[in-house]
Amino acid sequence: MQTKGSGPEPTTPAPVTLHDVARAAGVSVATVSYVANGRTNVRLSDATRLRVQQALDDLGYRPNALAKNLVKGTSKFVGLVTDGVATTPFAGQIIHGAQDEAWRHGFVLLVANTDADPQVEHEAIEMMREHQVRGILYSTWYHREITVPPALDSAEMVLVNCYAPGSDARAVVPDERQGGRVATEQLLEQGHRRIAFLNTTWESPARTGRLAGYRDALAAAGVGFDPALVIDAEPNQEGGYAAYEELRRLDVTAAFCHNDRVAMGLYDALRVRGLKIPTDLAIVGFDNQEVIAAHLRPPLTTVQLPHYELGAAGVRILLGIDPVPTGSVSKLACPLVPRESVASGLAD
Amino acid sequence: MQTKGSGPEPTTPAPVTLHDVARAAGVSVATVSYVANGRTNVRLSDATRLRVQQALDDLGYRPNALAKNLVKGTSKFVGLVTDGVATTPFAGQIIHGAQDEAWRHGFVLLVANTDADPQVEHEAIEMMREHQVRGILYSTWYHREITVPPALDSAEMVLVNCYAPGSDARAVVPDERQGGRVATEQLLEQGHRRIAFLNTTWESPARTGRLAGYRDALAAAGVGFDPALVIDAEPNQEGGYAAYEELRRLDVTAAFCHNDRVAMGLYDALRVRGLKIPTDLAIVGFDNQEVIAAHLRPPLTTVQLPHYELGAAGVRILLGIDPVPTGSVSKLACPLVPRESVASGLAD
DNA sequence: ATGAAAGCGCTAACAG
DNA sequence: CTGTTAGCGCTTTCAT
Repeated sequence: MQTKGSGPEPTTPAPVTLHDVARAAGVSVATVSYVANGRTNVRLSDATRLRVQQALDDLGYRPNALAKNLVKGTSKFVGLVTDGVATTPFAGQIIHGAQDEAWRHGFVLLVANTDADPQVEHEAIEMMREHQVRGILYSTWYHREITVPPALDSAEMVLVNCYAPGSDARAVVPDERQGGRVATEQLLEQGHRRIAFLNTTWESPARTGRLAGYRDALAAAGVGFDPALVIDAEPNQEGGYAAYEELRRLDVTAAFCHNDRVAMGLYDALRVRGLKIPTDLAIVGFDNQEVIAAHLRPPLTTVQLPHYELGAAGVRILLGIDPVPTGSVSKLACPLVPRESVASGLAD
Repeated sequence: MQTKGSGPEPTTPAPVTLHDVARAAGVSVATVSYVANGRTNVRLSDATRLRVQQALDDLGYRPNALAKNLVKGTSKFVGLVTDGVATTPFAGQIIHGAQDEAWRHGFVLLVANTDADPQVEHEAIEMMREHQVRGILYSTWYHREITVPPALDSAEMVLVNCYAPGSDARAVVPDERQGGRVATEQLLEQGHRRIAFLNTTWESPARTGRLAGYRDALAAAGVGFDPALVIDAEPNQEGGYAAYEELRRLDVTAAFCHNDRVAMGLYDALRVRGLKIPTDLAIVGFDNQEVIAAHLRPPLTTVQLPHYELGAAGVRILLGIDPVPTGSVSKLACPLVPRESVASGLAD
């Protein structure tokens, strides 16, 4: 309220309403509403239309979205509840993709980070529903199986970067298998035949999917699968560094690492031995973690998780723009990001 | 609507309203409103209170936040418009901090990534205002000077990770100078006296602030400032690697790097020469970019940018929880994250 | 102790 | 062509 009170009133100035404009233009609120919304199916004289528009501009009218949504019964909100994508370096792209796509369709993104706390998760979802969100994106910071939180029952929603086997929820996840395949193919194309795979020790879709892709590529190239070439490694620098001990005894010319961090550790191990990449060993990573991959020496060829697209696709499915059947889980391709850790000429 | 219509109605089931509950409990909506909001200052018989509560639970009543906010005239939204914090690895913590803090006070976070496009920025702000946000946080992905977008005029807002010299906007930024000081002190405490500073070439508060901090620490320790020890380096791995050429001629025992990436490059340069950290050279970085700092060999001692706190503090200022005067720019401390790239015993 | 009623700002029939 | 009116779901005096 902009009374002349001397108190420091930090509230926003004057919310000018349809009513104000109507009075100023000497017309009814309905008329103002029409021109404010640019409705052409209503017939208005150019004269009034102009006069109203003038008043609209003069007073600096801004519609109250709350009121608008109330009457329409549905808001322009899309909720995103995450267990920590905001916390994670590259998974933040899920937010980015969701926000961009939502925006593109006139929707605003409501985000809630739950840090995987079921209580917070529950409240976040309730609250979004109270705000009449059009739907909710439920996402995880790494690709995994989940069980849909009860609060999401009978809510319009789609799972992002996770999936729930039992449920009929629609989901969108990265295509780990295709990613594993494209990584391996890259090595195969350079003539490598004995390719080690430093797989993660964590049970996950990434672990099984990428392995399957690795085998797909091998099979397609007519190269036999040798289980001995699959090495368990902790999914971080230390894991990659340690794995070298095992890898050296394998007589391989290339290694496909579960992620960029493992690759980074492997780089270290090779450097200590004075070995060169890609001549002594060609390497491909996974994740395309910018800060690592693009700046390792040599820059790391890797595969990218489609986080941005995951968020965007989730919104598209939610809004019904990409129609997919109930229970479907869409897999998004993981593109190869070629750099210099795999020779461009024939290796070996 | 759950009519028996055969069409696929993906809309949420049945929005049960106050009215529904009132009828079910045989009371008026006012009464229901009272108990739904747990108002104790209104006197209601325990009997009705219980009966209404029962109906509330039975029907699974969920208030419509839109309607609630409409009548109260203000929403429970806080907007966050960023030029790309969602895009950046660690700056995503600004979102996280803002979201957590907003949540703590019953507010929801509306995010909009503008990718620094003024047009998008304008629309994002307008739209947030239409949604009657309580206030807007305007943030940048790296600490810098900005000019406040006109759309923000006369809006409740605070600048996060950026500041606008001319304006009377409140801002909250990292204390670069203190960060530079604490980093240098760490080296000084270990007995180092000739400490190189690999400063960034980018003109920025980080560049000038950290240098000032470096000098502060030197002065406090009675060590003379030698301009020759300040080396320009591109703020990435390549910059750190290249800077070694200059650094080797300097006869220093330690180096303070503008950021972790530069430190990473420097690690590489040292390794190539067979030099050891911290014995041959002690190193401290800046940013605490987890994926690098914690996993370098040895792990990197660094200074952390308080992104999470920046977001949280921004919200607190916005909501008036942390009262600060108009035009003030609060500086948040950058804590030291000690690891192993600085010896624990006396070096040199 | 409880209910009726007046809006919040806006949209959408329905009248004229 | 334009104005009147009835709500959207909820809060809040003011009666009773």
